Amino acid sequence: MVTLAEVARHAGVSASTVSYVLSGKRSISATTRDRVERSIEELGYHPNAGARALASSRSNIIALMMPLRTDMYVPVMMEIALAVATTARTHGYDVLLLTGEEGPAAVRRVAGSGLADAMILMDVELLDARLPLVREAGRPAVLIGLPADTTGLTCVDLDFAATGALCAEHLAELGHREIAVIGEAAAVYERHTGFAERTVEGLRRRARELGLRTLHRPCEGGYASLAGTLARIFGERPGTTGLVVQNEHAIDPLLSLLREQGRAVPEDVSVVAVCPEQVALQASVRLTSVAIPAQEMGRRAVELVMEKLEGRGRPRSTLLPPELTVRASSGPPPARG
Amino acid sequence: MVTLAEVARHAGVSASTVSYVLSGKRSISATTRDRVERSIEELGYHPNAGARALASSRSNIIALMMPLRTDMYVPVMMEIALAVATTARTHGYDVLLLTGEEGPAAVRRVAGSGLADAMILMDVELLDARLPLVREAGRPAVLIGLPADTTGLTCVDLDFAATGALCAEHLAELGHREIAVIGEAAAVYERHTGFAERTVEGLRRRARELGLRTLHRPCEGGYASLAGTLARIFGERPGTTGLVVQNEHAIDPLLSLLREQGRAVPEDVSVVAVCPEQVALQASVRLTSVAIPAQEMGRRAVELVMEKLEGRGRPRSTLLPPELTVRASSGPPPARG
DNA sequence: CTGAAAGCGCTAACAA
DNA sequence: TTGTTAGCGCTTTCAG
Repeated sequence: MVTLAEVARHAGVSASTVSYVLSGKRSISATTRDRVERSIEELGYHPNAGARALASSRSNIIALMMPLRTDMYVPVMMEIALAVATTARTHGYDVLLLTGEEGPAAVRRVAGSGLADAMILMDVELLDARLPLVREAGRPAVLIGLPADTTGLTCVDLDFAATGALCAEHLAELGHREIAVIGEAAAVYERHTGFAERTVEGLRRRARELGLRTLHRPCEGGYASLAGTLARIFGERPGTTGLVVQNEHAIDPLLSLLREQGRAVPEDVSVVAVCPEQVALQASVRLTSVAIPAQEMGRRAVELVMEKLEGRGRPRSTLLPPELTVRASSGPPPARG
Repeated sequence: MVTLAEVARHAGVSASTVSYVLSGKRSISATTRDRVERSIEELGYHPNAGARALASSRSNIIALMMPLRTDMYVPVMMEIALAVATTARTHGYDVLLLTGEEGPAAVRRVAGSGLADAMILMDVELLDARLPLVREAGRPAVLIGLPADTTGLTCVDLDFAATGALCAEHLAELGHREIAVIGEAAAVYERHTGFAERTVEGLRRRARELGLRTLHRPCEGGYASLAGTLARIFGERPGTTGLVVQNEHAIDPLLSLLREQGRAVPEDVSVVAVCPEQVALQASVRLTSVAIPAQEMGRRAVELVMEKLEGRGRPRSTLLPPELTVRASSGPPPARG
């Protein structure tokens, strides 16, 4: 294994010079730099990560804690994770993948050992068991999701309350008066994951202001479950003309079932989805939707982590503004009677 | 920050004793061990990862290289990754997440710096650009997927040739004579990802033996694309009564379109899918399918890595045997005429 | 602009 | 069963 000392000898300079060439932390004459770089190249030198971490007390690693949930939509999680990983690389950091398996203790282990310089937590719940540990970990952390108490924390999330409101507004403007929300699985609400509840609250509040009647039904996703949900919705509120879906597993079944029931979209029922763009575009009807900006969230989280690692940046929450794109699934309600 | 030396002082023993209590690499009297463990507890000691890595030249980290492809089915990738992470933890290892972004050079960087002790590569292509680097990296590696030349390499994969054969057999036994394969996106074949081609080859070979006619059509997934694919299949081979789908994005559209076209499943057309169990179960018809054992693949990969890290275990490929589960989507073909 | 040298915290011989 | 100690390879003062 090639060491820095060997590079130094080969280039006829001191170890510190090689180190500084690598880090750029002090000015080096062009000739020296050239010589060192050539030696590095020739010898195929790679700085040892462990030695670096020990000497500098920085590992250049960010821990990413993912949940192990089965009820979250996987592609979004994945897109966030990949965005985190690639963005981190552009800042010279690698990403350590932690699953929820280990529980909150993982926070302590990774922070305490200095394995990671900072951490990003995904799928944060309103009262997340990891938060106390994060606060006392003494390492920069960024949450993806919004807990109940954000004091001292930095969070990134889509503004789901505004998202719900936006959906209500869009349907109201089109002239709808009765709308229903097909939500996430019941477990998601019970766990108080925040985003799902915020969407519904935002939608309800705005709907009230606009004089819309609303109904909210959680849904497991899949055909069987959705058939039941749909039946109950139209059973309780036959006048429903607008549906807001926040559940990726419900979208395909929803469109299929509506078609089978002879309800045309958007002539008889308008559908607005809260989902990733790709899902909205690949459905059998191009869906009017509010996009979930997964990549943006991952990217932002890393950038906030970097700010903290560099000493700039204090706790603050970033709520990304929702954007609604009108496509083929929404339109005016059918004429009354 | 609490160091091993402080623990030693606090417990009234030497540093090496603390180290050995931690590693269990030599016998310690019960009393000493107790004292040390109590000190560790009281002081809240966590061994420093960098120092450990430097002194032992082992980071206890496994690198996991994921692709950035958009045409692979994400939940499978994710399931593998999570299985890798949790299994690694049970062996005391953490997982570093590398995306394809950095290209093959990531292999060199991670191996050369000693950041990871071993690596697992996902989505390996027949002629994968990372393989030369893996071979010369001098670190244990396990591939998920099967390249063209496996000499000196350890691979894990579902036996896709046998999978294809199994699908052909099932349909043949039911009495079908003309079957079609709805495959992955064309790009997947062009890239020579192996698994997709192997399935079709295995299916074709067995079909020939059984006297079945076959047709294979790649498909992008989504409604529009699938409608075209389906039209071409039934246009060229009106007698087709069995469909094998190896494309998760095609499943929902396929079932919807068949229904709309008045082709009943399985009365008019049998459908056999190659997909994760969950997908087979959540479709509008419970699908006869060969499962993609994502978790098992992740778990196996880690176990093979561990064997190598412990010195046991030479290069060898593990092909997991496919299992076909008969559900509601396959049955005898309609009576002729 | 460059060098010398003191650690960083831990592991693993080597001794006892 | 336990202690002593020499590094592991790099960063970063402190000197020059």
